[in-house]
Amino acid sequence: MSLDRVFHAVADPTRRAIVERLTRGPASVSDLARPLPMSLAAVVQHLQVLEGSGLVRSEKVGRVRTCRLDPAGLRAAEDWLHGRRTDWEDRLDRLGDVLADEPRSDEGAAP
Amino acid sequence: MSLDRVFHAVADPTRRAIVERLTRGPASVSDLARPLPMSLAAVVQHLQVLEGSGLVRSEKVGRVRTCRLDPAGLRAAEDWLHGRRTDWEDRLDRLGDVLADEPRSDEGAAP
DNA sequence: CAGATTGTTAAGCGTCCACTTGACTGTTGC
DNA sequence: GCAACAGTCAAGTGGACGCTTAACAATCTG
Repeated sequence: MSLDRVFHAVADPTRRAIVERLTRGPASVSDLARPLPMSLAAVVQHLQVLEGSGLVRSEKVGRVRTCRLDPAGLRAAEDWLHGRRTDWEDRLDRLGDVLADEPRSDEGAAP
Repeated sequence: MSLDRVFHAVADPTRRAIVERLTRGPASVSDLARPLPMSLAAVVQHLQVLEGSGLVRSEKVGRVRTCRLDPAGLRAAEDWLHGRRTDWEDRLDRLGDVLADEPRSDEGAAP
């Protein structure tokens, strides 16, 4: 479950469309391919990327493979982004506090 | 500010390292390059990708370019992932409710 | 069984990507 | 002025990516 693979998987608009489709419930490979402007083989390749990233699981029964979302990968990526963003915003807040306490630079630290 | 660009930017470990470094405060191009095992020119190219994605802003004063994080891009990507994940989890919850209300399949919808 | 459906696999093709080297521009400090 | 510094730009390279076609395997249906 590497962030490399998850972010790379989700960087492609076709793969994001597949993820969005799977949000509304499991689907077969053909179901996923039907609205997409490319060959079935191409969709299978996208699914391999998604499955390799851990975002999607699938099982084959008979001749149809059913794909469904696995939220763990989404959560890991989400957490990384959230952490970076909040770290940065918290830092800006603290910086704001310091500037508010000491508005003029020609004044000593302990007035 | 396209998700394509943001996710692609953050799919590379070098660029994620740069983002993490910028979390702790602004830095010059050379500062960012120092710990990285590649040429300055390569780092500049990574910064162009990050800047093109909206994750990083920079300004040049004198001969030094100072880079800082822009949380808006992080937030957009985070929101997309969060939306997909919660949509899916909410769906599973509702499915669980239905199964709990109607445990046996040979029973009518309105007992 | 014959034929249609569902998917898998491999090869090929053009493009994009990460990185390098080298030449070059503008800035700062002695 | 000149040397060191900070960064930029352009061209080239090897590999990964997205997609196609074509041949194939397995399963279901009449």
